[in-house]
Amino acid sequence: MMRAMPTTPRPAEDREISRDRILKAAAEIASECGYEGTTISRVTKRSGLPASSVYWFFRDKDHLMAEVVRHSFEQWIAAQPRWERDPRDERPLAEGLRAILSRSVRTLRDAPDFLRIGHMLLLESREVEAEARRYFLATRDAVSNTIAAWFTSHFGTELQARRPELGMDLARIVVAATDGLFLAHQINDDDWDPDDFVTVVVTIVEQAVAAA
Amino acid sequence: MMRAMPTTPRPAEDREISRDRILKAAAEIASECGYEGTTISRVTKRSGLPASSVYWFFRDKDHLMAEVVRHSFEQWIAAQPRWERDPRDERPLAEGLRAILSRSVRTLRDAPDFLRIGHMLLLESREVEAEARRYFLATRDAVSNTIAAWFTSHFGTELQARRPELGMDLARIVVAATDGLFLAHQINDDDWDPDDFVTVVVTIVEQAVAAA
DNA sequence: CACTGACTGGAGCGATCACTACAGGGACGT
DNA sequence: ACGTCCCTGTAGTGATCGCTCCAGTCAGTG
Repeated sequence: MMRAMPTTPRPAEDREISRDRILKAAAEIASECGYEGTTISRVTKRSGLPASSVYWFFRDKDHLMAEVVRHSFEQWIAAQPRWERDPRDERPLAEGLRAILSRSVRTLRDAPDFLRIGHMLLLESREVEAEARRYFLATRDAVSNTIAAWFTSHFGTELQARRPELGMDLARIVVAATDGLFLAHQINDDDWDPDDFVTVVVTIVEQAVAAA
Repeated sequence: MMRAMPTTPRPAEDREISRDRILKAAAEIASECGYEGTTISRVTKRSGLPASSVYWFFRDKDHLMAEVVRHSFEQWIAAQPRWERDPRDERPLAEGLRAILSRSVRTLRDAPDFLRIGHMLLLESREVEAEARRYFLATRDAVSNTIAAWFTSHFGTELQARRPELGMDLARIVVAATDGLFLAHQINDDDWDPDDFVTVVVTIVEQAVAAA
């Protein structure tokens, strides 16, 4: 529980952030207990706000969960490095990739809620939480496309024409490898050195580009 | 619901497989709905057996879930290729790895319950289902060790002495990559060609061994 | 035929689920 | 001072949760 339930009414400055406190508590619980394990009772206990406040801000549990995914994504994307390429940047692909990835993997430890919740929604195949699940998938696709575009921007026009799908293939490898690293982190934080991970991914990409 | 609840008592041959029917139903539900979503009510509906039968075979929900993990693992491991090396096998490491992996990835589509449930237990960090979770982690470790031993058996004594951890590092890469492929499969079956995956993993391993 | 042991069917326990109704209380504009 | 609006606190809804109890029903045994 973040804070004891006060008997006196909450002051004004607290009220303004009540919605955020509910979202934060729900995100933590969802990342620990999954969708069905996120009960309103648990949210009220951790947020210190009553159930009536939860239902004041959110229509029902489904909408709360959808907002949790959206909110935790915003925090996650804010911590992510930009997959944008400065046209003046003349560094080789491998060097730029290493720079972005080593910043990216560090966010796995700091803001894991979004990925944890998202992965749970992927694994659970019920249709109930369709809204939250669809939002996560759309976000994931957007990230893949951004990474693919970043790769393609490094290719010459000849390679782009001959292997138009190469950028997306590489993006898929990066995403899948990040998923694997993230899962390993959930088991044991020290199980795998993130720098080793970056080296492995850069090596794959270099090989694939050289082969094409 | 697999079968209508009969008003007349069940014949003997059905009784003998009641435990398996409960396990099968629970595994399906757990793989769709997660740990908290696997309710006794859902299990009784899908298995066609009453709650009293569930509690006749299993002490409580935790033990049921632990048995589900153990049972689904047995089915999964039966479909897995053997990570054993015939000492007379003189094929290069890459060729043997490719043969094993291409059989291994094909099991992802056929018997996904074990991995789905296991990944959910990894993500959910509650202490409640400690037994099922611990069993999955132990199994995972055992598989990693087997793969690591397979790699090490391909190394010369000089390399084994100089880089004793190399086999385990490579095993971790294989496991993490498989996790990533599995997750991609959950989103879209046709998203990624398993043969591409095998090629990528073999390439990483070849690179890493060559560097060492 | 009686007896036993392995299940099943059904009723029901207290706790908790998602959710609602409603009476306020504090910060505001007037 | 007064009313309005936003939000909180409390009490409670019916449904479902995990789980228990126990009579009843079968196959097998003697």
